[in-house]
Amino acid sequence: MTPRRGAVPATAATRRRAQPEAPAPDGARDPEQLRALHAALEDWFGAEARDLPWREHDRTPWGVLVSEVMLQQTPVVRVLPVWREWMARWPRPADLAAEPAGEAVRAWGRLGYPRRALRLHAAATVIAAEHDGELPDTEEGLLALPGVGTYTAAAVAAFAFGRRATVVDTNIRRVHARLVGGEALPAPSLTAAELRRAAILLPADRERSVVWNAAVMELGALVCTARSPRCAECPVAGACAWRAAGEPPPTYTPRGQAWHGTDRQVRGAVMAVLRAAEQPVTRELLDREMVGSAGSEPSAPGSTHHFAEAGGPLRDAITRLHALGTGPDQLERALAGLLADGLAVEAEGHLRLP
DNA sequence: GACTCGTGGGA
DNA sequence: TTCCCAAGAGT
Repeated sequence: MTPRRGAVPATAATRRRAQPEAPAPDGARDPEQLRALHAALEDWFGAEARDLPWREHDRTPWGVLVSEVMLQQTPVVRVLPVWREWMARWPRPADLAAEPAGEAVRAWGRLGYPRRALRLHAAATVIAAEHDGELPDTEEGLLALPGVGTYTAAAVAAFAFGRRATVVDTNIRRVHARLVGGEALPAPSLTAAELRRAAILLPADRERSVVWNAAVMELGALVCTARSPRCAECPVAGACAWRAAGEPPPTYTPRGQAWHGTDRQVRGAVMAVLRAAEQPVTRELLDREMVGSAGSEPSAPGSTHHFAEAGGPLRDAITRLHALGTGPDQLERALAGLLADGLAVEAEGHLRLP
């Protein structure tokens, strides 16, 4: 292994190098250099970390799990109010498990990917029934819970139970890709090489590993962002392989997810109606009001049928679904998908949350 | 591996 | 306005 330059002052000799020596892409570095990275991010995190409620001293493992699931593909600012409502209403897993799954879906609000709410309810049920109401405190145990994958299991093990776990999320992947890999962005999907690299970079000390995981994630969220990173504010910019390489552009262009006209958009609109509805919604109303009538006015909820008492939110949700101009086949597919996923149940011609 | 699955805010 | 993308998981 070639000795690598640490955080030495820029002497004439080091300055004379044509190219700064790139760190090994697998993350292998001089132990001293690694310690310097750990210390730098530890200090930065201590000074700049956001005050998030699931990081408070009075946090519970359950609260950490709920936050991690809510944060899957959803920004912090949108999660905050919903997380607070959940914790106030369901402070323990058994509290949530005691209610119908539909209540979790309704309280999920507009966070998106409502299956997460369903799985959180399922996880709470398992925790209450099989774990005496306490979260498993190992990655393996957590991984067995519905909706908990490799990332969430590692994150809860680390942040709720103080375990040394290799946490790899989209932020950490990006920071590692730049800082160590010298690339603008990580690969489209998580690779085994990234996991090995993350394991190598993780501090051996348990307590420091927990801070490191949180710090790298926080750096990715606040400084080393996907678009226009704030390198001037970065505590480890001097050690960044991507900067040393002249900030080469991404080698691929991410494929955006289609949205307009997709089944997904229809599912979302139907779910918004079911969340807003106080009573089960007739399937007949969906068929009549929401299919193939773009450009026409939806029947005013309240004029001729059982939405006589429809309030603003329900009216808005119906209007939005109507505006999609969904065809019969697409509505059928969307409903079938929701029923198959358990996000909706149908009985006696009515649709409602589970 | 490739797909699917919501939502809203900022660039 | 359009596009990008945010603490992924399950099939």
